[in-house]
Parts: sequence; C-alpha cells; structure tokens
Amino acid sequence: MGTDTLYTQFDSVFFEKTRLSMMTILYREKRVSFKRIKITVGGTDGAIYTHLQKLQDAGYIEPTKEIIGSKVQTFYSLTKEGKKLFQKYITFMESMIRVDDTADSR
Amino acid sequence: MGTDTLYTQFDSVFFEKTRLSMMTILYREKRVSFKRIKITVGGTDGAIYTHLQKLQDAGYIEPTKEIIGSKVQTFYSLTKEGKKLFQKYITFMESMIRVDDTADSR
DNA sequence: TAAAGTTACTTTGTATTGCAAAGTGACTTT
DNA sequence: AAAGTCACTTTGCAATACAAAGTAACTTTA
Repeated sequence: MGTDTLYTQFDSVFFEKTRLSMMTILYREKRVSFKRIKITVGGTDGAIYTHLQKLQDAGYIEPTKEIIGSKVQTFYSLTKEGKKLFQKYITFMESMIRVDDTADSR
Repeated sequence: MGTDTLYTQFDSVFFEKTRLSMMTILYREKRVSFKRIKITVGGTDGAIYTHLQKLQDAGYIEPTKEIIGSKVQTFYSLTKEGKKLFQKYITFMESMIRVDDTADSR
C-alpha cells in the first residue's frame, strides 16, 4: 500500500461525509439549489450552509443567485478545480476496488 | 440519488480519512502492528493511538498483544463487524463508480 | 393594509474531535 | 547505574460540526 492509496492524500475539506455527498450531487447534476442539497443530504440549514461555505472557500464549488418566482435562490456548481478533484477521487476509488478484486481472500 | 447513495449512511467513526486508511490496511493484511500502521498512515503516535482507540471502541477492530524479542507489541485485526462494514463500503464505492460511468458527460 | 407566516439563507454558541506534545514503563545499551 | 530507546498512553488545546436563533424579503390572511 503506497502513499497514493491512502485517503490522507485528500484534504479534509473534500474528504468529509456530508461535503463529499454534496460534491457527488454537484458532479452528477451540475447545478443544484441550496434547498435541494439540503433535502438530499439532510440536516439543519446551519450545517448545510457551513459545509457549502467550506467547499466554496476551498474553491471547489461556486454559487450563482437566481430569481425563482419572486425569491432569490442560490444554486451551486462545481468549479473546474472541484470537478478535477472529484475525478481524481473517482480514479482513486476505482484503484481501491481493483486492489480488492485481486486480493487473496484471507 | 437515493439516501443509500450518500456517504452519510456511514457513521463518523468509520468514515474519516485516517481511520478509513487503517481499515483498508487491515482489510488487506488481516493483522498489522501499531508500528506499521503508524509508518503507513503517518502522523504522530498520539493521533494514531486515538484513531485506533475509536475504531476499537466502535467494535471494528480488535487488538492482540504479542512479545517480539523482549518487547510487547500490539497488533490489530478487523472484527467480524468491521470486515462486514468494510465490504459494505466497497459495494458502495462500486455503485458510486457505476453511476458515474453511465452519467452523461456534462 | 397591517400583522402574522413562510422561505431561504446566515450568524452564533457550544459540544465534540483531531492532533501534537509530554508522559510512562519496560527494557537495553554504554 | 545512568542515559537512551521503544511502544504506546495521557493530556491540553485549537479546529470542526452542528443546532438553535436570527434576518431579510416576500406572501398570505384577517
């Protein structure tokens, strides 16, 4: 097991349950509202908000505001960097699974 | 994206960078010393120790002591529960990747 | 039309966590 | 026998996660 097969290669902003779920949603759907992220991952508004802020501060996601009906809503998308990192993560997961496939059952 | 495709289905003891790395090592090698875990995942003794304690308290790993030369060393192994959980995690990773394969490139 | 309610965040306070530094006890070398 | 090493273990604090309370912009109801 080399260093590149450890989860520690990913930073702590990225590699956290809720935020990784958010990144996954955004990778799959490109542009998702605060509201729908909240509904999907669950938890309180405050928790969702701070997690999104962290991802934003790290440069992995970016917000855009839009008027829906008469209210302003916030939508989030992955940045180029965020998408790249997520793809690196997918590659990592693939390598993890592959090793497991070829491993002797002990 | 259903609830079962979220990382939040895993508890916080399991789903943490360093501890997940430890679980991976133990899944692959069955029985690993404190020393070697420390060398592999990196970090201070204290950090390694508390992470291992958490996994142990959660019932995912178990220690055994062995005398090597004239010193006692601690070895860790996955418990039945720990192994089962890790296999669930592998299945989860596979499903994540599969969804990604079939996703439109956007 | 004004008061009460709703929506969509944002701020704040606290309990928990992660981690490094210091401590311990059993040897082992000088 | 004093100093050093090894393999953990304990302690203290800085950072984090999260719930509760707050806010601002509408919208409904009396």
